[in-house]
Amino acid sequence: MGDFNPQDFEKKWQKVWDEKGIFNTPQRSEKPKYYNLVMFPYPSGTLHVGHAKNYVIGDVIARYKRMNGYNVLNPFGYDSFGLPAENAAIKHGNVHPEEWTLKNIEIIRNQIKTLGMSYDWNREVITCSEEYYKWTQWIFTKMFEKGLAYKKKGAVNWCPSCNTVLANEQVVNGHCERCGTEVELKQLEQWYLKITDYAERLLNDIDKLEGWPENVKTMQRNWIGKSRGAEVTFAIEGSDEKLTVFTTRPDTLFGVTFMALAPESPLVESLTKPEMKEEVSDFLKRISLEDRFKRTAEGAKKEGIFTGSYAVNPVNNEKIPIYVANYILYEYGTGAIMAVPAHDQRDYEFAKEYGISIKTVIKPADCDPDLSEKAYTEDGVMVNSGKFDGMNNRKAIEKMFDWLKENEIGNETIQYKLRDWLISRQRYWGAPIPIVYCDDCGAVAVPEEQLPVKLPKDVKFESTGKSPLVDHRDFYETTCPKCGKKARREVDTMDTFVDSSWYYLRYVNPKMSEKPFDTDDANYWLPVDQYIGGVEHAILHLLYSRFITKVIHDMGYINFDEPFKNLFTQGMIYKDGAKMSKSKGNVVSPEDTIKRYGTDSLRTYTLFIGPPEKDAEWNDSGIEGIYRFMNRVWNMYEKIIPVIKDTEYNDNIVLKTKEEKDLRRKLHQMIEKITRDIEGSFQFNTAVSGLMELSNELNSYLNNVDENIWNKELLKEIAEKFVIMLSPMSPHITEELWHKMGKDYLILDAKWPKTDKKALVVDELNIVVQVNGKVRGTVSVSSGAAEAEVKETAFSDERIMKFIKDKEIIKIIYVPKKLLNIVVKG
RNA sequence: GCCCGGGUGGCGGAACUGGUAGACGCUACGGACUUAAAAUCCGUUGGGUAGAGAUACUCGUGUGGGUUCAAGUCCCACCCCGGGCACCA
Repeated sequence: MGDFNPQDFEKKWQKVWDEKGIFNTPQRSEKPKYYNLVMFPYPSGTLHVGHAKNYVIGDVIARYKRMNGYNVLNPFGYDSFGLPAENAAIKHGNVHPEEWTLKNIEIIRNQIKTLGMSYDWNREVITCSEEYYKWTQWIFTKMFEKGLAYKKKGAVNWCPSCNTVLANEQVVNGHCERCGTEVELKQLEQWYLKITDYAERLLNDIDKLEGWPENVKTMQRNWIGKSRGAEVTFAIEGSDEKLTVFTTRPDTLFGVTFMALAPESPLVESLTKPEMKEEVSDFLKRISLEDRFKRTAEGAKKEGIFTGSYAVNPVNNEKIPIYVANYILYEYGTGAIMAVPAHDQRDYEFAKEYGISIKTVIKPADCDPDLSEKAYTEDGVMVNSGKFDGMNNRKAIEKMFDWLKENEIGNETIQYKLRDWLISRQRYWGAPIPIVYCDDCGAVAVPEEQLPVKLPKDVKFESTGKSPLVDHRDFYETTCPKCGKKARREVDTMDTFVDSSWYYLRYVNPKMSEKPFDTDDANYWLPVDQYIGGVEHAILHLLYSRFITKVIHDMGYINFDEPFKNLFTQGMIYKDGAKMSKSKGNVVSPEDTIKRYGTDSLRTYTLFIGPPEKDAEWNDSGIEGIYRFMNRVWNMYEKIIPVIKDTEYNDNIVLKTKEEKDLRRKLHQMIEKITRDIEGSFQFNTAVSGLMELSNELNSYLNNVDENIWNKELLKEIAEKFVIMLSPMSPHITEELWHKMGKDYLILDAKWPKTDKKALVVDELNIVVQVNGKVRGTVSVSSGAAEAEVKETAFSDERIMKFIKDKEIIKIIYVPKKLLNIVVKG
């Protein structure tokens, strides 16, 4: 058979799989469908072994499901619009983003192919291709028709380094999610998708996502941020204007001692009294120079200024001063609050700073609240609150909703933290927003027959980062699709998260030219049975995809409204304690690794490195260990194959010796374990160790039992089932060994083995014997032994008797087939 | 501050519903093979005490308490690490 040399056969089998088109999935099949999906990459250069982890996990599942009789759809593609391509064009002068991107795709495709992935390459999807972004634009126009895409002016996040606006989700602690630059606020007119219309459903349907990790679901719930509360309207003294606030704590209404407006609120202008104009405008000026993220961060100093106006508290007609305060968010609620310093820490700090009175309306059951240092935010009993006095405050909240309504003071409402999704990007390398501005007709969507709105190729990139579309006459000069008059095209492109929010649908009909996908086909294949990717997309991509799926569902194109049934988020691979990156120089390349150890070792080590959902440190001697394992397997088969070639076996193999029984039991224990590890919990690390255990046992059988009395049937059974179980992880070596055993079909078409329960039966059991809970020995009894027999055996064992004699036996606990605990005294 | 994870040998990590802690792999050490080395193979590898030795005893899963015949696993309090949210009224 020769030495183990993965280079001798890995390429060979990849070619065979490719030529046979074995991974090309039929649209329909007798078999049940299984849609297995890995998050597609942004083609920014070359992949490292950290990226590979995602694909390896996905491939194990795909191959495993296939061997279990499923028609598996396992596609791959590229999220290929985006800034790096454009930045490369700016940096390197003449490279067009498309050229740069396609070149990278080429590199990555080849890398992926050397990893032996079982993708259906006929379904490859490239989001920057005209065939794809035509349909991204189409989705936009459909949403525009429904009023789900709209343009509005407002404060937006601007990244000065990326030279574009960002969605809320793309701002992390006031910094650009991509490049880390501090984000600025700008007033701009931009396109939005109305994700807030779906807030309630996006929240509720999280409960349907049983196959999603809890942490991701929690993150999404927090991000949507639903609060139930009341809108309460306050009259303004000496004015017809009203001031409406949102509160989740209507029980504290009697404790309001001031009102506060966000500095951006237009009410500031109208409510400021002439004598306060100068001071207020000085304050606003100062605030506007401050960084908004710092200003509104928790722990920032509370600052504000009195407007001179007073509101009237509708519950008790008290006169309440109105302030402008830096801690009020204009975007949330009504941009104004009622402040209850006694029971809200933020209001408390503000009141202390400006000497505003603090009025207790909730107190602990048996004493007064201590308000000397902080607000009392616990529950308690209502006081100073008219007819609500004496009531538990939680109860009072419920009563208050009704009372406000009856007296026409306010209403129960719901607020969300989620904001609409800003999708305009002032960049070139994205799908153009398919809108034309006409002086007469306004913003008009480009009709389907004129899609795609193509990106012009003859563009020059400026070092300022300004989009070349802005000055590209041939692009922006157009005619109105409605009236035919001269009109101007929108020059902004879409956020690339729009591209990736529907790609899983395109895989179903990747080449269809008349529609984005076929409804029947989509309903057949989706939702995705297993989605695999990084946690970093917990909110962004996964929330957007859920939203777009619901929109497309509501339009009647699909019959499901959640895209991903099961989600698995894998951990990252680190090297030298840091994420792999070119700049840190700690990248482990798959090519070098494959050259040295082969693809199978790379794949299997990636799985063996630790629990797949956790981050792990790449260790060169770890992969050495896997390589040694591969070698041992190879050498074992070299011994076995000539012996078993002409042997047949079935489940009734005659086992003559204890060694044979033990060995077959080990095999079936491992079938049970490995199946459970893969199917139930994605514990590939323990699945691999199970295979190692099995190979160790087999090896010692081969070494310790004379070759003349080897049980050939048993060896054949193990030889076959072992490679089948190893094949999802190490498809090449197993394919090679499979054929060396004389098989005339691919191992991928083999059936996953089933546990033979009778192989698991043991004749002799080792029962642990404890005295007072401490292990003092084990006794061996026949598997059918009753409690009495176990006791008898234990008591006749002198090592155990040593601890019992001369002592009073209090009780004996017997756990069948496992353990005997003798409790003694004295 | 709040919400999730998680703390187990020299290291990565095992341990099903409480029932022999440390599977599997790495490292290190010892041995075999070799002129030598690499590779390979065999053995040892949580700490302590006793013993020449097989072995015996004892302590051990972040810390302190508790429940239980029995706790890495359950309960209470605390410490540390990772992640998410964070003035959302």
